[in-house]
Amino acid sequence: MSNFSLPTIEYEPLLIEFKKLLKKRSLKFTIQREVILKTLYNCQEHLTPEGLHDKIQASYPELKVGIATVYRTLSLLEESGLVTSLSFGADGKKYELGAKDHHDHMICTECGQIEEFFDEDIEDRQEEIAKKNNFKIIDHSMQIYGICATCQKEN
Amino acid sequence: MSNFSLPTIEYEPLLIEFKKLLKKRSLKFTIQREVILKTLYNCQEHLTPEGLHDKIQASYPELKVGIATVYRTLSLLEESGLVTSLSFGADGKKYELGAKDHHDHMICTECGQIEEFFDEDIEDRQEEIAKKNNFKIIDHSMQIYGICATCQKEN
DNA sequence: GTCGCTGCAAAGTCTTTGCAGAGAG
DNA sequence: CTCTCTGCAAAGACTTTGCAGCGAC
Repeated sequence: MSNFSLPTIEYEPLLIEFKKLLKKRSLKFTIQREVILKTLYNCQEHLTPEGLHDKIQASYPELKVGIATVYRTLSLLEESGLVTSLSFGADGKKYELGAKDHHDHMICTECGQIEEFFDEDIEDRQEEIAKKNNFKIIDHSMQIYGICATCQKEN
Repeated sequence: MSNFSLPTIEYEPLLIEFKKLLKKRSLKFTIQREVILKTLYNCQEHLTPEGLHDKIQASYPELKVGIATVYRTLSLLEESGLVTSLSFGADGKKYELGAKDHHDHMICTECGQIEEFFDEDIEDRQEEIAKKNNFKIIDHSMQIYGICATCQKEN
């Protein structure tokens, strides 16, 4: 599947943007914050706070990053628009890097795998609907639930 | 806004369906289960388990319905397809009667109000996308986030 | 140095579970 | 009568907060 949207920016510019953002709000650039951003960047999956925490522990065993810091940083990143949170299904909130092109999600109910896609027609139609209803659109998201190609084969 | 979809069936048939369903699973028809279903039916809003519980307490002060029973019954109803759960935003899970026509949601980020809409073009397009990706579609949902007409006026 | 940040543990939410008595079939 | 339900309270899962010492600037 070639729909998966890779981050559209390199890590360096992302990091710079993050630092700029911190400065603007008189917040400090710390190793924990960098590690969290970097791990999110390197990971194509949609991660839960705990999943992210585990991944960090695995990649940087010498560094102690508390789960509370992961939550705090994710909130910060989400507020700033650098990451987006998804809350499908029962698995709780998942996060993904927001510095990608806009896209929607196709979620496999068998294996939990999330695939991304983008469709211009749907985007346009959403704009129209909002306009028609006098609704000032800020964001939108769409999910298709079903069984992915892989799981269909397995059954 | 005339988009809001009223339940497409009357209460009686719904109740009968519920009873049938209980019988099939050798479960019992209790006053608590009926009250929960009825309250959901009478309420146009999308309710959280706690909101539903409050509403029941207000409508049936003489009847003690525990919050645990509300959770248990909502799970049962959801499993059976009689209600659907939504989990947008931070407000936790909300439930709505599933016995309505399919529709999507427009959520106001100011007041939390949820409006419903339906668009044939988007529905069709979703089918196409799923087919194109070899994805066996089971369900889908779409949300538009923004500021509703009322909140726009207030600012 | 100052002031924000961090890890830890404690406190909150929201949801689920265990249990003994109540009630439907 | 039997076997499921219910309310209650306790336990769980997930997230947030308070605090004292640490570290960026």
